[in-house]
Amino acid sequence: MLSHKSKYALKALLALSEEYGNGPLLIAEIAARERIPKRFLELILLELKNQGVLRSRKGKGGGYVLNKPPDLLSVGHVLRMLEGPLAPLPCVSKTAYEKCVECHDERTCGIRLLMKEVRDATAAILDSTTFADVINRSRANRRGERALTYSI
Amino acid sequence: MLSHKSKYALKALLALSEEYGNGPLLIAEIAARERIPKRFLELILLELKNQGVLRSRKGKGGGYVLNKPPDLLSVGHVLRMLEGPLAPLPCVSKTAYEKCVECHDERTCGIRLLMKEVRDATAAILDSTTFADVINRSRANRRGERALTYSI
DNA sequence: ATTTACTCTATCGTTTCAATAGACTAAATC
DNA sequence: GATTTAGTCTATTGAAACGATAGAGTAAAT
Repeated sequence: MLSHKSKYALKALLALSEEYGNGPLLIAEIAARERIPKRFLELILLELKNQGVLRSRKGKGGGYVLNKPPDLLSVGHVLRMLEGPLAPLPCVSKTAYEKCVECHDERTCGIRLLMKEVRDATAAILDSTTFADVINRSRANRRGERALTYSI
Repeated sequence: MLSHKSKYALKALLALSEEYGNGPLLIAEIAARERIPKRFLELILLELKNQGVLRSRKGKGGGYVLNKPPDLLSVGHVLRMLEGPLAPLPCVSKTAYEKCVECHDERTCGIRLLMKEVRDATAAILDSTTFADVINRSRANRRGERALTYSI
């Protein structure tokens, strides 16, 4: 399960992606739009800024902006930043590999082979999906729903 | 990431699956074989017993036994028991659905659509894999390794 | 100078994690 | 039926993470 923090982060980044090119967004604006506790969101955006995902400007006309276009920012990248490795076990992580101290033989450990499958499936989805993709799929879905509604 | 508890549980169940049909296994025996802290393993096996996955017998010749054959016990079933839903967000869980309080429109939420994909991929793997499968794949892998070694 | 808005540090109550400990109880065996 | 073997149950513990909340501070426009 994702933490609330990560979920909020994804929603905030999605809002910032939708607004990309239209100048900065206020924390307060994002908090209101996505119904996220404002003070908590501040911390989250600050962390994303320190990690290089966001840029900010203080004072009037300030706010937060994506540091690069939404089609160059993958969900997997952000989640690894906030939650750590996508892998269910450290011994199958590509980005944060660690040996299981109790394991006799990693190469033939059945649990490991299975968890590697899970990791690969998860990473395939999350690393190939950018925030631009998320927006597009959401829009496609909205259109689909409307079409469905009209067709009744 | 799985907790140590879950990892230990899977390894213990794997040991019990390998021994299925050969009478009960002692906690101490499993702990030694899989290098799991014995006292911690007691708690884990007790929980698995209370959940109906294991059966135990006290006294001499006692120990733990799987409650049903390893080809009828899926990894997904066990993990849900110990870790809760496989889904990254409660709003995409099939077994423990919950609405996100802050969400405006669940049907078009892009984050949700993406996480549903992840959930489905994960569940497809873990629900279709039994402990018998894990053993078989591990054995196949061992044979493969040996063959590879010989072929050099 | 003043307002606006982000920045940083600290704190807090709760829960989970990963064990550890000890007393207890059931079941074989001798 | 005493004794050993081995699982059962409750409690505790220390550390860390979770999910905020609070307040003082600082940079940048107007």
